[in-house]
Amino acid sequence: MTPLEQICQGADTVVGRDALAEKLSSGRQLTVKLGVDPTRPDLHFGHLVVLNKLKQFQDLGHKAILLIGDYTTTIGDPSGRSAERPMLSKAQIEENYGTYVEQAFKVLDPQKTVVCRNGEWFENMSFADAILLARQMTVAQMLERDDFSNRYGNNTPISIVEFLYPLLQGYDSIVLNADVELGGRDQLFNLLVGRALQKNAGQDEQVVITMPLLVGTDGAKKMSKSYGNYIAFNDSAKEIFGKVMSISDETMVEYYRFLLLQSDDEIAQLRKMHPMECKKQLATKLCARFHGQRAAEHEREQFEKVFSKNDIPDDIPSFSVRQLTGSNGAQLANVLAATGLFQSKREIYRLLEQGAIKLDGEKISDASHAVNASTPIVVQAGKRIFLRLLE
RNA sequence: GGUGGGAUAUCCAAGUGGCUAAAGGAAGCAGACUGUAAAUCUGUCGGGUUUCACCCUUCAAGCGUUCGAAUCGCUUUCCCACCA
Repeated sequence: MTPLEQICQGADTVVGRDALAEKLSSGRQLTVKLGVDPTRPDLHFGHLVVLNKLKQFQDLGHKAILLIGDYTTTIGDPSGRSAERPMLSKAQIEENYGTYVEQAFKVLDPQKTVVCRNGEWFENMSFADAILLARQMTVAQMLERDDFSNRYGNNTPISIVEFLYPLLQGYDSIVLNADVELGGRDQLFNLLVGRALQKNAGQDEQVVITMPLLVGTDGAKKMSKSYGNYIAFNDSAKEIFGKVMSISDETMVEYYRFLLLQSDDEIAQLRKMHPMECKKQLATKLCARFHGQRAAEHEREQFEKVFSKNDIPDDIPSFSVRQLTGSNGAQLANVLAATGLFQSKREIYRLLEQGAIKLDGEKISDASHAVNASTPIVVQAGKRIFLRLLE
């Protein structure tokens, strides 16, 4: 595969493909920019898609710039939004900044990555300069953008500041003199603004590469923290494995394609396997990427033990009945409530009613069932909650 | 500045004096079926207790009218549109 093919693989859109071909074959080290806003403390697999792409450039010897939008975050990117983003405090942003970089380095090579933040230049920008920047775009151009025009049409507010966001992002490209900028599909507009601004500034227009948005674990919406359908870099091995196993078969194919960068041929091969096995392999590989091969295999074993053989996992929390309730014989509902593993006591009653609670494999629906854990009892509540009761 | 509209539980959204812890979706959770997939069906879905019952808190906030308020009145806060 040529570098060009490699770079374009999996991409959603490439604007300036010819220029890209030229740049790649020039032998020059290209400046490749990826901007992330530290809005949340965690990176998730959605970010992985685009980080993978940046890594490819890095592996080809180009200069990867991870631009942290600490300044732009105070505005809030309107992309793909149906409402304005809430403002983040400076301290919050600062905190997220640190964890972002640390997590991004789970994918990128820290030695070869340039990290910078756009506060470096925006904090000292004068208002006059800002006005000059704002002059370069018209309201009509801004409204071309889908999310803006939808919001405008639906009477949802659009703040003037939100119009500024793409301009700032574009300005970043001028400062960095970016050859290429990467982003998710929803970033297309912002990235194109960068091209326009660079052109006005007499620079070469950056090549814009957008990556598809990864669908979340629900298989419906894009992966996003706010939808709660994400898998985070910082999730435990168990969480990563479990979450991957719960995705749908179609979603699994996407994950193979965008997270493990499998080609269509490779995916066709994978499809011959039983989807269950195929998914276990996916989960193991993704798990290994963040927690190492050993942990990943351990999770696979645990998974098979619990869900295929209906066994109980090795590592489950233990509670002493005596410590929980002050006596060594107590009513089941009270004991469970005292573990703190359940939302409320009502919740426990509901689970009992619905036959979701098993003691040593035996279904119990009586809330006042006397628990006397003279020998340890294993409690299972629903599919996922396990605990052991001791005297 | 003027006029009109709005704020309901995780989200969307009904509800204009008692039968409302609040219709209907969606998400979630549980059960059946399975491959912890999808689809489907069923149940559940504010909290507490001595749980087939009782009690407490909730419909932006505060005050008021009333035997009784998410529903009526006043004040406040926030939001939106239209006209300037």
